[in-house]
Amino acid sequence: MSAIETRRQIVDVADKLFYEHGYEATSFADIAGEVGLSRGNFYYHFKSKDQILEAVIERRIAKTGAMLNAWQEDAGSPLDRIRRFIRLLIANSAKIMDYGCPVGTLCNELAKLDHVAKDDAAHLFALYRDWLARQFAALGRETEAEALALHLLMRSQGVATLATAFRDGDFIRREVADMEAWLQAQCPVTSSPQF
Amino acid sequence: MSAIETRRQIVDVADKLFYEHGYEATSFADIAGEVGLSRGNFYYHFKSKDQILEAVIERRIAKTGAMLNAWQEDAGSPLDRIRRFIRLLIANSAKIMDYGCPVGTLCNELAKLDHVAKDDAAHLFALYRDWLARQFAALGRETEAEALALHLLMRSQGVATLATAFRDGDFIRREVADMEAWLQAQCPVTSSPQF
DNA sequence: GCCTTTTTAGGACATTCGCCCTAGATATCT
DNA sequence: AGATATCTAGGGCGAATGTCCTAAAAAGGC
Repeated sequence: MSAIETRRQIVDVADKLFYEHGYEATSFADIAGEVGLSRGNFYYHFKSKDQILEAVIERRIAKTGAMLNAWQEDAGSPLDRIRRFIRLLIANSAKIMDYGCPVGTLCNELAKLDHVAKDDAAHLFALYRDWLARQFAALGRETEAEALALHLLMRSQGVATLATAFRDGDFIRREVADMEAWLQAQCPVTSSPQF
Repeated sequence: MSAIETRRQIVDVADKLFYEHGYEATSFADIAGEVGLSRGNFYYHFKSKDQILEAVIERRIAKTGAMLNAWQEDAGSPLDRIRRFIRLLIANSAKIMDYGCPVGTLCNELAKLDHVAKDDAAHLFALYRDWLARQFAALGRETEAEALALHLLMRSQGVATLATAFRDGDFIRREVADMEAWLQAQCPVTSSPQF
């Protein structure tokens, strides 16, 4: 197999295992075992565990950026785009109840480890923040765009954490509905001006 | 020194280290070193690392319960009591920006490890939830009390996670103000009825 | 001041960790 | 097919992990 393909497989598996069991709790052997490689061969592709983490974060950033770009291209209002973000909680609710949010839990773990890559991981949040801020700006909320984006991001994180702790899918649905209502209320109602 | 006192010290240190560096990343040696005990002696007090975790959770539950009871006894309206909870985010903002919320991050880690104690850790959330629900019920919101409690808990978790990732104290203050405004809006305005 | 109980220190255990080396297998190109 | 570059398997390194044992120190009752 080509080295590039193998490398991609390693990053794929590492991504999954880091999410499901955490970075520290995932060992070289775990990744190698799932990929079907010998432990020794690993070093040919990655010189250290930190390098795998870097590659995983890089990959997540690329995938997230691609997803947000695709959402941007899609037909639909900024409001619809934001709703799409909110509904990620529904689409991923099963995994979230098992393992939490991939971004939030990774950032938390790396913060505790005081890991060099913790800022890289936080960049994932920045991607969502900036994309959401763009949508709010397009809705005519330029000045508060970033604050509104962070607020929504904050909510999704809180929902994920509590949903994991209580394993409560109804809670997710309830809070998603509440977020959508909040979103609607943020939208200046130009169609029915009050005069 | 008495065994009880030593045990208490171990749990104290373990509590701190589990919070600051995580459960997995904290070793017997780390705890022993900080307490000033030899690693071997450890086994006299705790038969396994899981037992320390259990003791730490038990201790956190006791302390949290005591704090909430004290808040309950305090003079002040249910509204003031809820505000007191919200302002935990301000009081602990420095540690939160470094290590996140002690409850949320522990629950997340234990969920990923699929640890036996993960439900015990989630019980910490339940303490807050039930106490908050009591306050909302006292405010006349009996039917939605638990949902409102979870909503507030959710917000505090989201704020903690983002504050850690971005290390942004202003964000905490902004969201706390928003939570207090939300809280005010939840309160039926009996003093100025609309008729 | 002795004797029993409680608490301690230090080391050893098997295992796993991340990391590294090397010889051989596999693929690629001429 | 032969030569060369690429990729792999397996094992071994020292350090660290959680766990366990034992002999000595400390504490406490008589």
